[in-house]
Amino acid sequence: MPELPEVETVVRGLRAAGIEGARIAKVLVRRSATVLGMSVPAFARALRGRTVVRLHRRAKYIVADLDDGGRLLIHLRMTGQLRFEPAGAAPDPHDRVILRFADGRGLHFHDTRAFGRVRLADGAADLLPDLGPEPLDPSFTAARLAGRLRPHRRRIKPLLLDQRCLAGLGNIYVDESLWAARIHPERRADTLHPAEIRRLHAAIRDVLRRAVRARGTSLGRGATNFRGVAGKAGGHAEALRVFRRAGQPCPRCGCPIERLRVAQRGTHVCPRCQARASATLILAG
DNA sequence: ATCGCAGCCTGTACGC
DNA sequence: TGCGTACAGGCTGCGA
Repeated sequence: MPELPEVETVVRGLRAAGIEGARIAKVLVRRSATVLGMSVPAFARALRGRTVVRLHRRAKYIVADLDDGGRLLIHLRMTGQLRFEPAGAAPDPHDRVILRFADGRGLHFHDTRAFGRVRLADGAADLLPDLGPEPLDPSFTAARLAGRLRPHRRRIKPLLLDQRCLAGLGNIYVDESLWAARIHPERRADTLHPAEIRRLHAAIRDVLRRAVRARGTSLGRGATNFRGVAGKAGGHAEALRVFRRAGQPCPRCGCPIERLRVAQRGTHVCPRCQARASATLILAG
């Protein structure tokens, strides 16, 4: 499941493949529901002839700035993959949208579960204004995280998954970050102490940076698994401490990892390192 | 404000 | 081996 590190890996792969400066010659939409916000003909018409000026990432969105000031947004959701195929390559049944470039190559948006979406945005408008801060941005400090968490009485895990609070985290990296910070996923956000928030802030950034360096996390071997632009799997699965490791020993204390359900999401914790109540509450009780 | 749930999808993992 | 079923999860929208 592409989260921030996987999307960042795809963006870097697309840049390395020379997407910046490439002109879109033809647009093929093979599944109309994948296109949001306008009709398929309008989408194809608006993109044809455009040149990708710059490619970047915001949260889990891939953003292509176009030479007419517009922006193409791509969200991979669960199983989306972007692959360059040579001229004349036959489309796969799961290719939802294909952008053919002037040099003949096709950028294939492959998405088995078809949750992924593309849409055109007005370049003048604020880009995705409802999203929270980028956790790897230098301006994202522990104090900023504290300010985002403090107003909420929600449990910390669903809050961290909420892209309006903080952008880019998904199920894998939330579980990994909470384990690293020794915080239980069901702790109420407004009960976290300053020291816990500092640990969480450091953990989120450390986990994400390591995952980006490893080119993302690929779990399993199926067609739904994450792949980069060149078809390569990410190397971060081996570095996971708790995610999908139920029953295996916690790398910190040896206690078996447990799997629970928090806000309808599979959730992995060390029951010893991640106490439900904070240490001071235990002492106070 | 926050929660749980349904829905969108289909490959994969599991039980029998 | 093969069948059926549950599950996985990012995100949205709904009602409680």
